[in-house]
Amino acid sequence: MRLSKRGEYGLRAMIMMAEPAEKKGVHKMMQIKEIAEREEISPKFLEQIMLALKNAGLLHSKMGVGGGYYLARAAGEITLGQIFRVLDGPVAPVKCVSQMAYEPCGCPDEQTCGLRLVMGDVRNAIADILDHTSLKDVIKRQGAVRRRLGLSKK
Amino acid sequence: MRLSKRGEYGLRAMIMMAEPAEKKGVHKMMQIKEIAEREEISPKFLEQIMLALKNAGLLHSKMGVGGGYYLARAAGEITLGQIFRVLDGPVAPVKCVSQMAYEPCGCPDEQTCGLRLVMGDVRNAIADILDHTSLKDVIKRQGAVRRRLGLSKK
DNA sequence: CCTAAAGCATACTAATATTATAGGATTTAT
DNA sequence: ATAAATCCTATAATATTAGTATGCTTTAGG
Repeated sequence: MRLSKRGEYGLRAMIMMAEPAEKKGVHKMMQIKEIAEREEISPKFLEQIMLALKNAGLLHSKMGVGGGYYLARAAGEITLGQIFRVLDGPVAPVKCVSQMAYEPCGCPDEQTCGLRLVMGDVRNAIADILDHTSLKDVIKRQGAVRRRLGLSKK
Repeated sequence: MRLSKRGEYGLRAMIMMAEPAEKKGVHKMMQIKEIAEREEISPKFLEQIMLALKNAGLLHSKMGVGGGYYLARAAGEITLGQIFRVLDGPVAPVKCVSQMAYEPCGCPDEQTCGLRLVMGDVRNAIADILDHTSLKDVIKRQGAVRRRLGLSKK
């Protein structure tokens, strides 16, 4: 049940972009170089990830000097589930309970397969969280923790 | 977020063993050969899986002619979470929210990392399901579905 | 218009993990 | 003694992951 590095980096990048997007407007741009430095990850690897997010319609970009990426929609309108699926594929632990990529998984009787029933619950539990958590929610939550710890960013 | 074949086969085998265990007593034995045939999986692969479950204390075995495996405890006392962890490792999507295998995951500030907070929720949601679903629960649920569909096993 | 800075796109590689397969050792009922 | 079963470990084949490399395209600014 692991999140790939690809997914992790992509989610981190999107969360990082959401903060300025909320404060300074959605069109506030960020560059790969900057994000990669702050997260200490390979800029080239991140480039691929950002490109995938862009081609999936979650990011927009501007080419050329002074270019960069910005969120395609308000931070409240982009969920972690959307990002996750672009980078790591379906949320479901087994294909036979996947909404976005169903395939039979070879149990003798799928309808009454106990494992499938439970894994369906797991899928729903994960999807419930990821699909109902927007980038804005994450930012708010980070802020709440900071305040609670008295680290309130100055 | 995928369940490995190892995990899938192991969970299926344990669920399959739980039914006779409930009906005929925990010591009802089953052999690898039989399980592998019914699930249409490689007996040799299953052998490794069963051995792991045995070494983890979830199964007991009897060697030699007429031997086989049986549940180490009543079906109500073995959870899917226990089985899953033996075969697929920690439930957590990222190591920094793992209960059984914590490791820092390299965010600048772990305490206030938004991704970590959400992934913690995901971990808990998955663990809640798997740790509170016993083999007996699965059997009961399968039975309920069968009855509802009028397939009540005769 | 030239150049440098940025994204775009794809191919490739190295490392790791997964899914088995193989082969023998050990135990036990008959 | 034999055959049937588990035990145990090594190995192979394949797939996935994570990261590199290379060149192309677009654009701001001198």
